[in-house]
Amino acid sequence: MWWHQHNLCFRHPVEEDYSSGDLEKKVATIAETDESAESEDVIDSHKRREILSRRPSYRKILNELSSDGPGVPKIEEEKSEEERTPPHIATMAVPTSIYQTSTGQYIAIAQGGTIQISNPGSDGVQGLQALTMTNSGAPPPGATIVQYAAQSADGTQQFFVPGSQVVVQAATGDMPTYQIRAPTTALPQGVVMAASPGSLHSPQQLAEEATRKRELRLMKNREAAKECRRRKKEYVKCLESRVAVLEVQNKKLIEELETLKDICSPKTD
DNA sequence: ATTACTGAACGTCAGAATAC
DNA sequence: GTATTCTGACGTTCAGTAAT
Repeated sequence: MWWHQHNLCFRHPVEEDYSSGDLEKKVATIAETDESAESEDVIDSHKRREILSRRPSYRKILNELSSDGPGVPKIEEEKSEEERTPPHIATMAVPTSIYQTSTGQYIAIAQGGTIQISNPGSDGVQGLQALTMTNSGAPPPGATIVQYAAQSADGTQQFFVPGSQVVVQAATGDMPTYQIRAPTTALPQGVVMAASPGSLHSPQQLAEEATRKRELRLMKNREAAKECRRRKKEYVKCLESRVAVLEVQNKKLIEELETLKDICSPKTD
C-alpha cells in the first residue's frame, strides 16, 4: 500500500483514496470458485476479469457486472434524484436548472419561476433562501426589478423578479454574486459571460480569455472529480455487496459438495 | 484549552481513456 | 488526430476526538 512507500508524507488511506484493488481481487477470487462449480459462466468470467484488469471506468465496469452478476445495482448515468437535488431544496417544486456557486451554494430554478438558494453548510430549512420570479404584468423591455424581502426569522430571504429572466453565477469575486439575464442571453451551466473571441484585440484581452478558459476548465474538472468520487464510492459499495453474495454462494456450494461426498462414499466400518 | 491525530471531502494536475 | 472526459495521485482544509 502506498502509505508505506510515502512514509514522509503524514497521510493515511482515507476512503476516498482507498484502492479498490484488494476488493477486486477478492471478488475475482470468489468468482473463480464459482466458475469451478458453474462452468457455463466461464466465458462471462473471463470477460469480467478482462474488464476489471484494464478498468476503463467505474460506470462501465459496474454496468457490465450488473448484467451478469447478482446483487450489483447499475450505476446510474446521472445522479439519482436525491443526489441531484440538494437536500435543502428537496421540498421545492421540480427544478429545471441547478447551479452551484463558487461558495458551494446551490441555486435551483423551478419551472414555476421560483429560485431557491441553499447553503450546503447549514442545515435544512435554515440554509434555504427563496428567489421567486413572478410573471404578473408585462415588464418593460430590458428592465429588471428585484424586490428584496427582509430576512425572516427562520433565515429565509425572498427576491421577486418580474419577467422570465434567469440567474447565473458571476465570474469572479469571493462574494457570491449572481446576474439576472434574459433567457436568450443565458449561457450553459457554469459558463461565464465574456467577450467573443472575434472581438479580442489587446494582449490583455487575450490573457483574460486564456484565464477565462482556464477557469472554465478547472470548474469542469472540479465537477468531474466530484462525480468520479461519487462513482468510485458506488463502485466500492457494489463490489462489497458482490463479495457478500458470492461468499454466501460459495458457502452453499461447499456444503452441497460435502453432502454429495457423503452420499457417494458411505462410510465402511 | 491546547495539541496531535484521524477521516472525509475537496481542488488541482497529469496522463489515460474515450468521443468525435 | 484532436478535444473532451475520467481517474489516480497529491496536497490542503476542516471537523471530530482522544490525550495532555
